[in-house]
Amino acid sequence: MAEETRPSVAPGALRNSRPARDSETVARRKRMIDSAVELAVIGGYEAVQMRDVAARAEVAIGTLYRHYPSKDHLLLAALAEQATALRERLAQRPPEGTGAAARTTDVLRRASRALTRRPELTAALVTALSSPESDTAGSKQDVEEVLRAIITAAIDGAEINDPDGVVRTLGYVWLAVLSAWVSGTLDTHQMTADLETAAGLLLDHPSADATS
Amino acid sequence: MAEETRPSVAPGALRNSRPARDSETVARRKRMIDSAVELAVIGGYEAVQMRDVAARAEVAIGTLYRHYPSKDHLLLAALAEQATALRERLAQRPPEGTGAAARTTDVLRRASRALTRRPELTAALVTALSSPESDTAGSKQDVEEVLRAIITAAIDGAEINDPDGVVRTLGYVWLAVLSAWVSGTLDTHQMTADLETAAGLLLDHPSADATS
DNA sequence: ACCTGAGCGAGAACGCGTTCTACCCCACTA
DNA sequence: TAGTGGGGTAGAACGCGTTCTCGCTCAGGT
Repeated sequence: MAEETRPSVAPGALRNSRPARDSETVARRKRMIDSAVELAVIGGYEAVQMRDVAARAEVAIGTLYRHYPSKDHLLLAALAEQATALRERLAQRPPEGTGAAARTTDVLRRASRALTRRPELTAALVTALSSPESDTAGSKQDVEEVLRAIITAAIDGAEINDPDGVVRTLGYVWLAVLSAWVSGTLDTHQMTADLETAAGLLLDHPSADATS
Repeated sequence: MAEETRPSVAPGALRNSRPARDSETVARRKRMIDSAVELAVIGGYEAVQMRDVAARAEVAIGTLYRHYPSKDHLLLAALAEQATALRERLAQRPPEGTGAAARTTDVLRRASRALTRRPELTAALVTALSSPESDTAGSKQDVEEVLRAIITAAIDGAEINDPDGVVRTLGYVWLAVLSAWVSGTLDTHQMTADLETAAGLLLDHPSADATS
C-alpha cells in the first residue's frame, strides 16, 4: 500500500517505461492472485501456502513477497477482486421487493448465496480480513467500503433517519456474521437469518419483524 | 540424541507430594494464564510467545500445551476470565439512565473504557477471539454469551419487540467494532460512537408499545 | 514391594510465514 | 562500452507455534 519516498526520481519525470517488462509484471501479478484463489477454493486459508502459491504462479518466493508483502495482503487483494465482482453482479440485477428492508434482505440473501457457493474460498478470504496486522488496514477498509456500497445500493431511496448509521451497522453485522460462519459457530442458515433479523430491526421502523 | 543421562533430581525445591497434586495443578494453570496476561498487557498478541509463557509460568512447554492445546485456547481462557470479571463489575453498579437505549449506551461506554484501559491486553484477547480455528468455537461462544449477557442486563425490562434479536445484533456489532479497533481501522472514540449509534438505532424506535 | 500410567521437565524437531543471500538479466545512461 | 539498478530466480536461514522424544517422579492397584 504505502509507497516509499523515492528521492531518486527527479522532478520532470521521464519515468522508465519498459512495456514488455510491465505487461510481464502484470501477468505475473495476475498469476499470483489466481494461484492463491485456486488453492483457497480447494483447501481454504491453510492450503494457501506461500511456497505453493509461488510455485504455481511460476515465480520465486521473493518475487511473490515483492508484490504482496504478506499472505494476508495477497488474500486481501484477491478479496478486493471478488468483492468488486460481487458488487457488479448484484448491481446488474437490481434487488426485488418493495421497501428498504425487503430489498436489503434480498441483496444480502443473494450475496450470502454467492459467498457460500465456494465456502473454502470465502473462509480463506474472510480469515485474511480478520487478521489483526495493522498494515493491512487500508485493504480492509476498501473491502468494507464495497460491502457498504452493496448495502447502500439496496436501501437507496428509502426514507430513513440515519441511513449512514444503518449502513455502517449492517456492515458490521455482516462482517461479524461472516467471521462467525468461518469459525464454525454459525451455519449458513443461521448466518442469513441473523443478517435478515438485523436488517429487519434496522429498517422496519413501524413494527413487524418477520424472522426465522 | 540423548547425551549423558544424569539421574540426579532436577533443580527445584521441596516436593510436597502429600496433600494435593491437584492443587498444584490448579496453581500451575493459574500461573500459565497469569503469565499470558502479563505478557499480553505489555506487548499484545505477538508478545505472548508460548516459550515465554511456559518459562514465566515455570512449566515445560509440553505442560503448557497439555492444558491449553493452542495459543488461542490459552488466550481465550484468559478472555473468559476477563469477560466474566467485567460483567460482574458492571453488574455491581447498575447502568444509569432511563430507557433501554440510555442504559445500554451507559454500559457499553463503561465496558469500552475498561477494555481500552489495557489496550494491548484487549488487542491480544480479541485477536484470539477472531482466530478462525474451528476447535475454539466453544470458547468463543462462551465469550459471546458473556457479552450478550452484559447487553441483556442493560436492556432488561424494556419493552421491545424482539429483544433477543436486538441483543444478538448488538453483540455482533460489538465484536466487529472491537476487531476493527484492534486492527487499527477505528480509534477508541469511533468505536464507542459506532456502538452507540447501533444501540440508538436498535433501541430508540419511538413506537413499539402499541402492541406488545 | 513392584508395576503402571499420568503428569511433568528439558529440549530437539517440524511446518510454514517471512527474510536474507547470492547471483543473473537487461533496459537504460554517462 | 562500461556501468547501474530494478526486478527476477533459487534456495538457505530465521522465528515462532506446535509436536515429538525421552527420561523422571509419584500415587495407587496388585
